[in-house]
Amino acid sequence: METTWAEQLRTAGLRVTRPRLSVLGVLAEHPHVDAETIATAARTVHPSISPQAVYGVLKALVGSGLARRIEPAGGPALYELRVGDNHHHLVCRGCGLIADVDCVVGQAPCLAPSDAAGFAVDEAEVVFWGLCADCQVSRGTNGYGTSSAIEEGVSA
Amino acid sequence: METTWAEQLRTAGLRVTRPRLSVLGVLAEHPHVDAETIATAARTVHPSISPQAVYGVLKALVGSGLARRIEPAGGPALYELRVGDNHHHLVCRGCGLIADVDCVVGQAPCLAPSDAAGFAVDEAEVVFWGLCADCQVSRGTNGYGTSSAIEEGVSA
DNA sequence: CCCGCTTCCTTGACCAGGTCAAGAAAACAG
DNA sequence: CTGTTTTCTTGACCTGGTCAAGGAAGCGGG
Repeated sequence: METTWAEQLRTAGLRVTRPRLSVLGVLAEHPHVDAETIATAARTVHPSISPQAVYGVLKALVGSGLARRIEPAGGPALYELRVGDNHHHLVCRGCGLIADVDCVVGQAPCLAPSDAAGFAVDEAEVVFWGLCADCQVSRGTNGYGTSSAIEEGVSA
Repeated sequence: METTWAEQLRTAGLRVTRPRLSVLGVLAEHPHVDAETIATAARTVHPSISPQAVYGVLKALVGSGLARRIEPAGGPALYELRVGDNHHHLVCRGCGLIADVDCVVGQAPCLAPSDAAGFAVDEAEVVFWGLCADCQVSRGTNGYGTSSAIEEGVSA
């Protein structure tokens, strides 16, 4: 896994830099994180990295297809390395936990609207809202969005 | 149509005020608008309305179920009066135009994830991304998100 | 191994969308 | 009409994020 990040960057036409490797490392460990959490985590490996560098790196990664950006309503944007498989997300209303869900159909758009109203649809973005197992148990005790709660992703 | 807004507000336990009626009027004319556009449009009817009043009114309307808030990635939140039918949205990547799409299944959640990972899912939010008819023709000439382009909704 | 060009990171200003709090004004019950 | 409660106005403030200028680092050629 670690053998290829540098190569992937180069293949994408990007230079291999410490900030980029740090961010990729964080993303590999934490499936769905926001920019600020990435910055904090990356700083354990590369203390001098600036928040703006993280934004820049993420933009470069998303732009070159190495990462994907998702923006759940009511929260900051999250980033993930899993790209190209058109998967969807489960979001917990209680704690903000995000889990991946495989798409039933493998290709985008995985769904077709009943009436496209003249649109040429290229992607169907699906977000399932609900409560994760933990929040179903401890209902009401959990605040929203302490980013530490978002760190663990449940792979579908 | 206009006969019932006051009643709907009262039924919801809200007082009937000029700002609220103005905002409802704007929402009835423009199916999917952001808060700022609502404020501007409402000002033609109620010139002294403040932006914060609009936020307050919208929050009250959403909280009482009279309006729905949608937050397409990369743009401000939009509001609509069509509630309770679990419909979805088509968003144009070119001009930001939004159109409603009826849900194939009438009830929420209209979709079930293939593997819910322990989540209790109560809603499936679907956003179809693509290009509207106009933007398919004039590709590349259109900027993104001049809010005047968002005013007209295409009912599915 | 070093040089130079290009890309990238750092620093800092700035912006949009939105929330919070205090006091004034308006709605409604009596 | 009056009092109480809700709501609106005004203004400060916050988060998440972008933009721009200059210095530093990557990397290809010698």
